[in-house]
Amino acid sequence: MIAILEALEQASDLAELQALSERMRDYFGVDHLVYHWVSGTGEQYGCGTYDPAWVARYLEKDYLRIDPVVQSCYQRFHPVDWKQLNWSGKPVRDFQRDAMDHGVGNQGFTVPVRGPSGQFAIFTVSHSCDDCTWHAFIENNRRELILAAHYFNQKALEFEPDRAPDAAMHLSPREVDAMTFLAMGYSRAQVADTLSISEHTLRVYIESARHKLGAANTTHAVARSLQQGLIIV
Amino acid sequence: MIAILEALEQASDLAELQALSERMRDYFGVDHLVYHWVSGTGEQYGCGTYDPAWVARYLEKDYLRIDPVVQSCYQRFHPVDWKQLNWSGKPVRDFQRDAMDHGVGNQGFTVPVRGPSGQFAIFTVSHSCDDCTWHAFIENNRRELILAAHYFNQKALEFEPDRAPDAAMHLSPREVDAMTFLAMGYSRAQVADTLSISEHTLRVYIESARHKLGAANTTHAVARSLQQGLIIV
DNA sequence: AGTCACTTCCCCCGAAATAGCGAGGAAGCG
DNA sequence: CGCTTCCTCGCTATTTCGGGGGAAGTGACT
Repeated sequence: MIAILEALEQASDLAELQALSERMRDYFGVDHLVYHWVSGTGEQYGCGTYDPAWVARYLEKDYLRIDPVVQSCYQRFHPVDWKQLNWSGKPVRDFQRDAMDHGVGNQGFTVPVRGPSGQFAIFTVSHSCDDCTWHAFIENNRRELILAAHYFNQKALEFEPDRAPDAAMHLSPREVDAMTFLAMGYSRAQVADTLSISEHTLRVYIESARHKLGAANTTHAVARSLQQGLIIV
Repeated sequence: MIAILEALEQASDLAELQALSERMRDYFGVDHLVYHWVSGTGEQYGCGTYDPAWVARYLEKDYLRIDPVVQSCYQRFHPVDWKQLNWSGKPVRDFQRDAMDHGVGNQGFTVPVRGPSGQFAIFTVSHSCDDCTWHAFIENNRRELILAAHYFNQKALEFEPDRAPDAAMHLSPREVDAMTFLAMGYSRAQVADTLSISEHTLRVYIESARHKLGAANTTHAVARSLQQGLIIV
């Protein structure tokens, strides 16, 4: 396992990630192993051993917004065993049947991982077996699966194009103040009052932040500030 | 190490976390080990082996917004060795001197961890030794430190009061659509157009979402939707 | 069979935010 | 000592948003 993690640290392109995902699948002895991530700007990438037809269908149908695994992982920190999830609801059952038909497997374990700037990824192993066997497998491999998720994400972030230049993004202290209070629900007048400056001045900061962030309006600017981790509310 | 991680999984209060942080410090053989987290709503908590006077001073001075370790970790995924950071700038040097005076140590290694709803935590080990010794220590213990950070955060999230009941929060599909497009910078008119509904209808969704989220205005509602992971932009 | 949540549409009007100009002073960096 | 960035304040017009009323159809769950 350590050898695989060290190989992951050395990987230099997506093809290597793909190869390592297959190698890791064999190491764990499961049907599938998938690492899938969404950048802060919405692009999706992934590598793993799912049927390419299933991956295409997943993207095409925008299953990301239905998949209970994703929905659940997006709101929790703990890794999740698929059996714990709520699979009720018509669209969800349709999705589940579709997944089964594409050989995803009846058991699964997914680790959510979060990076800066709203980056979010999931690392999944799935398999076909009975509940008891699966439970034992998870208990024995939980720590290694968490580490694997971490190392996959670490490498994936290096591959994202607009990650390094993004570091240049910077808001001035006053701009941060403005965005922070706006994110807390203050009106412009309230923010200006809180910061003890005129509302006109405040507007300059908001405008300035908007331009820096390439945002269309204040709401957008606040949303981007949050997503990019520029403000700590 | 595994014994400590398993004890972490069983911990039931902050005092146990504190005890385990001391036990883990002894395991690693470092001067200090600290886990510090900021909830999505801005409260700060922590446990670890720093001098309480330093912790108090850190909070009082709002060093969170100056500390280059925090600032850097907030924008990256990789753990960071303090030596890699940029310690220039007057406020930063003042902070650094202040930290030294409180016995923090000249070497440090910090792992950032992110949870849902904008939760953010750092796990730090610090020590006083030469660069070479420290580098070797980090190389040997990197994986265990990452796992430790993960397990600390896993437990910390359980202690947060409004974390579990929050799962009840739910936006309707249309409300999610509205919040999503607003977060993308669309104006009300554009969102209404995109969803092919009248702007009046859209307003009903925004109002509805605002009330559910307890938000003061649209910007606040979008900010909360993002923080709580209710929308995936 | 009734309640409840969701979706869709309409009216009005005052308050708030946005967009386009402008300028001067303080602080930090090379 | 300039240069840049940041902070501060001003004006006006237009657009957007917020809050207050309504009403009606669908589906789900009880």
